Amino acid sequence: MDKEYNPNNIEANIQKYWDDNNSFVCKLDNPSEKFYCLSMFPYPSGKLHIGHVRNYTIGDVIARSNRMLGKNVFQPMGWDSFGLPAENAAIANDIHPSEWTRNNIIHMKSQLKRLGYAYDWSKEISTSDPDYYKWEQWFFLKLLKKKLVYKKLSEVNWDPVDKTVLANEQVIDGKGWRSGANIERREIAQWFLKITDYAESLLDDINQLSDWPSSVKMMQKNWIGKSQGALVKFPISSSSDSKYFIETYTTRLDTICGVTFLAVSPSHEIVKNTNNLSDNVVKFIEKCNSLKISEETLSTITKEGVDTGIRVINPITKKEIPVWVANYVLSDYGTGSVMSVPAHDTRDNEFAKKYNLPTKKVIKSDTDDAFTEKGILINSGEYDNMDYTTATNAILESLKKQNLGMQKINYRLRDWGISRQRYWGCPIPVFYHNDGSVYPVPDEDLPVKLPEDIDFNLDGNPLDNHPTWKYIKCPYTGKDAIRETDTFDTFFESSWYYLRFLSSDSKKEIFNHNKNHWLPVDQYIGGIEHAILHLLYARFFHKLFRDEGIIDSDEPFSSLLSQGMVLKDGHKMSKSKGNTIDPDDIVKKYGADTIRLFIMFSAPPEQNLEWSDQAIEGSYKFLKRLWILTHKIINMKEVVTNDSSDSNSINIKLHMTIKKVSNDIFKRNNFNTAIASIMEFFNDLSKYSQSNNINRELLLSGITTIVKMLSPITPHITQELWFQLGFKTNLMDVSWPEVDEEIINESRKEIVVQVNGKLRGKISIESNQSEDEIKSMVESNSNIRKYIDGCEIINVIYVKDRLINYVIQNEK
RNA sequence: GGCGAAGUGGUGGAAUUGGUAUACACGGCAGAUUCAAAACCUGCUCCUUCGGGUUGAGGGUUCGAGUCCCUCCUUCGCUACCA
Repeated sequence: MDKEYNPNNIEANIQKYWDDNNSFVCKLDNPSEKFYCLSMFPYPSGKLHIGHVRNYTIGDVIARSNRMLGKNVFQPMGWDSFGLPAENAAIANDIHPSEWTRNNIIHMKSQLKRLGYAYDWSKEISTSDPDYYKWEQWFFLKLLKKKLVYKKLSEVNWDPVDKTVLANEQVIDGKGWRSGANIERREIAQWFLKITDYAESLLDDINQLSDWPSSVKMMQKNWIGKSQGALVKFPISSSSDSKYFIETYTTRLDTICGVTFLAVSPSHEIVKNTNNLSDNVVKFIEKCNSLKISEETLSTITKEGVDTGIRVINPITKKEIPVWVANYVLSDYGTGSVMSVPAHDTRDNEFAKKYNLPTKKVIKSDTDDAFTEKGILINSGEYDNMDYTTATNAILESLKKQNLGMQKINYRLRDWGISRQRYWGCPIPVFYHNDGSVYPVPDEDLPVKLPEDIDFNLDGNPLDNHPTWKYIKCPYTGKDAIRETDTFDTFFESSWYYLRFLSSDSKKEIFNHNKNHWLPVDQYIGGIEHAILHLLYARFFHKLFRDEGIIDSDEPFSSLLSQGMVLKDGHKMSKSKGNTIDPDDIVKKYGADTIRLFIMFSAPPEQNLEWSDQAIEGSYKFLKRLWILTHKIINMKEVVTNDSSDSNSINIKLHMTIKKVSNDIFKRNNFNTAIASIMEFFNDLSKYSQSNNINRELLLSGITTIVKMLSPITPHITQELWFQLGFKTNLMDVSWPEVDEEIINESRKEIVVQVNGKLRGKISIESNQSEDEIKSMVESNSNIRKYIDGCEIINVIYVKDRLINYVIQNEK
């Protein structure tokens, strides 16, 4: 037995013990209560970063502690292994994406093992593995059959020099990151998934997610963005043909008489289809086309626009108004055009002021700024004096009669564009005949595998450039055909991996229906940055699988924990800032238990965590003290039994600590305060061990309880100490300690005495003393009397086991 | 721009349901130990005119506000092709 705490030896031995005993393998058909604990699988970028360590430590602590409650815990791990960085590495380092990815996985897996995470590696999956993406292709074809997939033109960032489509993050200040060329927007035909068909159910079922953070639910609700409004047609006045009009969507039909112009997006049909636009307008549209396709960019630029010269008729007032093209109008929200009411919309107001467009007030208010609330109508002819609802209904009636409007529920959510013009992704399993008609690859020909021999030195999509891969014979007709060369968005793979973990070995089916009771996932843990996209897509896929009869539940994740980021000096760690921390260095120096303890102790999981090289020493020091005290207790030969009051208060503290730690871990996910209470009790126990009257049994019971409660957090040192305390079992399978509530209830309580809300003293009371008894104790206490004497007591507020507050007048 | 968070000592943070603000740590200071140092151990550590004051700023509700409400400031995440 080592005298000193030597984490590297201990951790290697304990990890070998776990390996030898297959400690992490989950028998999925075991009948005891299941607990599916899932941490978001990583993109194999090369090395684990500290954010991974945080994510996975939180998940592992939850998995291990629930196992101690007797649950059958399944905690798998895998790799989100398709994606852009592999292609970048291929170009930069002349290494094949599959090789780069494979190497990264090998390295990162060894790092995860070194950190002691209890993953069931027998169920490991890699999304770039054809065994995985085969099923994704299979499922896509089901959706195609159901007409939940379609193709349409959509804008991308185009790099005219590299002749390639760029991701938003690859466009820096409007220029391609590699070529430096000004990017252009370009429309290309792409595949879309009809997520909007599920908008209503994705919105409704948020109500089922009682154990999700409300912030995440709120963000999803707002992202889906359901609104009740109306479609309104504005006929074009220069055209006598009633077929020509501009359609707008509005939620404020009551303000229609205040519309002073229409604003359309630069890619609106009306702009595309009008031939005689002035140079001015054409130039403006060209300028807009050099902006990248992100909402963020579009909404933060200076608002600009030009008059197109086109005029339309307001269907209610019959007045003619101009049509402007404006850079802030989104082409894919609503109809891509806005009826602008400068008097009652902030953005329209700004724009009108800038270009001296008229403002017409139609809702009664005192302000000259944009008044955006609902109110009573004015300047609206026959609709004057109506309120919002009455006016909206009346105006809608008039529009309906003219065939120029209808009620409409609109969603901000758009269909999901899943096409990527990239190599390192899952091939979309369709092909085309020469006439452009689309055919699914037959199920028996799946998977459509990526070719290995690929040239990254050519411009454009490497898959499209491959000399032979895309040329095939149609399996139905034998005619010449061409494969789809787009691959899936990588969010596609991560939308269903949680389900595949349960049937990862099956070559016959995507999901074994006998595993249905394992869904939904009981606890999902991952970064807050995934609050919208990944989590919404996974929820969407779950419903698609349900409607395909593959699974039975409505939602994939019953409980969600969104952990915050790890910061250094208040900033996100990044290579460019040079403020990264390599977890390997920390593990080498202090061991896995120390980094796990530090990460769990330094902040609650949902908050950002500030990294500190100094503070980690403290965690190491604590483990050293734990090691030393445990050995001291083990080596105490004499049993000095003494019923001192010290022993009594240690025993009370022991049970109060178990209660608090259990509540913090299982109910609150506040591991930092759980650790703080363990430390507090440890400090008390340590002091007690140095006193004259000690009870060895109590010390043993105290330290054993500490070892158990720390074991999910620092599993190596605790297992080693467990052995040294004389136990032969696997600590992972030992039951969580139990609280003796009676010991806590019978202890004395300290309550606070306040006078007018100010702290004036403290008294110690028995557990069952009445309010009157407490009052007389307070009023006979001379230290407190001096604040009350000679004053009129107006009220006394007593909060059980907490405080008593005297409200007095004529305070001295 | 929109949506969602966060802001408490020198630092990370605690205060769970509106009830003792600063638990538990880090750092610092002093002591003990040592030939000396490291390690370990013990104590102290918000400000103060000693009445009191203090939770990003300013208002409000309440017997009582870090916590609830209003206005504002700063930082962070997401914003549909980073994952």
